[in-house]
Amino acid sequence: MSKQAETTIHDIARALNISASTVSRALKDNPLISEATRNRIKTAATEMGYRPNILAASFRTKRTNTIGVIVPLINRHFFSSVISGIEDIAYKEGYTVSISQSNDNFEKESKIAHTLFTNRVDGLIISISMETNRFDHMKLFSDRKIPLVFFDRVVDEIETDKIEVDDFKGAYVVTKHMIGQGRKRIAMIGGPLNLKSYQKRQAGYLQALKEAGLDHDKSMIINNRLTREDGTQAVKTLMKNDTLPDAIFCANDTTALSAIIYFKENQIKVPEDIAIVGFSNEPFSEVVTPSISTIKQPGFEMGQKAAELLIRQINNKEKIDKFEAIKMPTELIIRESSSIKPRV
Amino acid sequence: MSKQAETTIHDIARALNISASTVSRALKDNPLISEATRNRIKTAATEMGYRPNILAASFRTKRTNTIGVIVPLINRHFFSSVISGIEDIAYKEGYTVSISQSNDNFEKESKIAHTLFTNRVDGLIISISMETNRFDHMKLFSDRKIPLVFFDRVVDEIETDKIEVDDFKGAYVVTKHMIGQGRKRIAMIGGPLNLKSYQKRQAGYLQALKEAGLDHDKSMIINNRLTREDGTQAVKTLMKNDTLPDAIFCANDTTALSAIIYFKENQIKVPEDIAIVGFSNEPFSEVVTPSISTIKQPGFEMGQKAAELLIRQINNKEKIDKFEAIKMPTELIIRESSSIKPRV
DNA sequence: AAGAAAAATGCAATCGATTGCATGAATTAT
DNA sequence: ATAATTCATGCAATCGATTGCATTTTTCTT
Repeated sequence: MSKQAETTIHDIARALNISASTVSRALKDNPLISEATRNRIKTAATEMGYRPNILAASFRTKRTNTIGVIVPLINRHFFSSVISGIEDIAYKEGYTVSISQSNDNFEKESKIAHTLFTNRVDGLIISISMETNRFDHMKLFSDRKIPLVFFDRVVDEIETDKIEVDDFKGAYVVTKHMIGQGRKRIAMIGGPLNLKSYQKRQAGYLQALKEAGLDHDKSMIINNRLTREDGTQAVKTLMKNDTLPDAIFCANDTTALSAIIYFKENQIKVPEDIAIVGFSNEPFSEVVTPSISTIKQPGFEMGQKAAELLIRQINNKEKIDKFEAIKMPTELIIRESSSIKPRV
Repeated sequence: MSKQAETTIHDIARALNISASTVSRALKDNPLISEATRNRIKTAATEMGYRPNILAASFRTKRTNTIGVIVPLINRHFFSSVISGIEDIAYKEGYTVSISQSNDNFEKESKIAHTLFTNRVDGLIISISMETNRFDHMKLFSDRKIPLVFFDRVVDEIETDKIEVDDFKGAYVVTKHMIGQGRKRIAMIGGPLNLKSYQKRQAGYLQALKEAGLDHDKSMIINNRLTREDGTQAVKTLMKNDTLPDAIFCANDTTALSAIIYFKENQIKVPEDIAIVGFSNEPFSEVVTPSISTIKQPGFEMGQKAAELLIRQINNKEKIDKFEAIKMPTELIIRESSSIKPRV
């Protein structure tokens, strides 16, 4: 009764008294097959409740039509925007997207990469974890010319398509903005320097200071993993300095939030006493009081671009000699936490 | 040169002058194979850089070792917690997790479900979209006894394992809390009533009102899709009523935020003039001013449980006669937006 | 030591779709 | 009308791992 036997192309072939190859071709709209038989076959297929066995096809063709995506945390607004962008393109092109999160943990990232590799995804889009400074798990892909695209946190050591935000310029603009508001002692809470994007943010900050002729003694820069707790710690440390800062550039919104909350608790006025700017435009940065000035990154567009580049690689296997290195523009969003005359 | 020929079990068999079946069994730690040969085989496999062809295996065994997950938005804290919980268990059990988001859109949800079905995931964990009120795409799974688990937004019409938050009790407790604070005219912003969880929240709210002998004329309840804009609209409408509310129970934190912001802009004091409570404990609810009282849902644990139930179904194919219907406890978190004496 | 039981290995079919090559059918050119 | 093309279809091998059953080898009994 419930034999549940799935219909195969052979069943269709038998029913129509033709060969399985013809059925296969017809279902794939292969022009070799006449329109008449193609229609007969398609009708029969629907009637018989045929569903292609993707596993068999993948096995045979060695393509899975699946794109792997690894991000540090799907929970972050920026990353989930990127994912939406990837999905947008991938779905249109008939790819399935398999998303995983590394939790900014190298071991997990590596394990996921191996799994995706073993599962033979057609390509991988990744923003590496904060801890990652070995790249064997990426070479797994690049060595075998499996399509690979880095975004946001890219890897210099591996040659492939890369999409970054213009971190340098973003940080530079932020710092100039604070300088323009008359701030003289601008501190920074930065991320781990093994990641290029955090290096760049730091460099942009330093460049702006330098151009303005402001000094930046080392005690005004603190690098950590940019969690809420890290942020609070960093602010405390900064406020123990001999020369107190009158502004802080935070390399993400989370630590900017830490600062806001810390100062609120300690009756220090933001932005009057100290200006704060973040990076990434997390949704909360708009709704806290004071709202946080920040840098907006075009996540969705980056995702789209990443998917496009990856699919280009997939379609041109072995024929790509020149990879793209794209820098996406950022946008400074000025909110209450850094404007002398706060806007309501 | 770069023939790139992947080594197969046959290559190993040839090299060791044994049969492919033995190799296959040895690599799977089948006890039929003696330890000696098993070791020989495993060593050879490593030396020859063998990697199993999962596609071939999946094809043969009809199992993909992949779990599909569909959520409305990966971006929401609750859902990403659930996903982390699912991953936690799934990885330990050797499953890959394939995550997709429906964007609360029925068409997309349906399309994703079909894709996962065609890709033959071993099972599906889903929280349905706000728009979903037809379930053909779910019957696709349930009819063929493909393991299926609903969480959070479950479907009554389909018999399978279900994990819910105790929405009724959560809403009941919230409402009692506001009543306890002396509120008399408690309004509600609710979600679409085709979803059971929103029905339950509404019922819990009504029950608490009833027990307290408070009336609730219909104009004090507004149902919508609970976006930021919906929330603002709803608050505006509520404030045009003849009898103004002195408290609002919002069915999610997003609309609670809308209310907070609206009142702030209109110089109405929260909680003094009006109390606000949300639902879900989104991260921002802790950091806005005033911070938002809300209901905390055990997302991670729900995800773990969902994965456990799904894997149980996978392992007991066709032998499950009784499904679980789990209700997870919630916790009321009282913050500034609803406490008469705000705590700092 | 011979037979029985247990352990280890091999044989060969199978999963379902794809595809290069061969063959048959229909159409066109001469 | 016949040969030459073009168009449609079929044959059969193939992808790599798995597994029921058969066979061989080893170990154990008595």
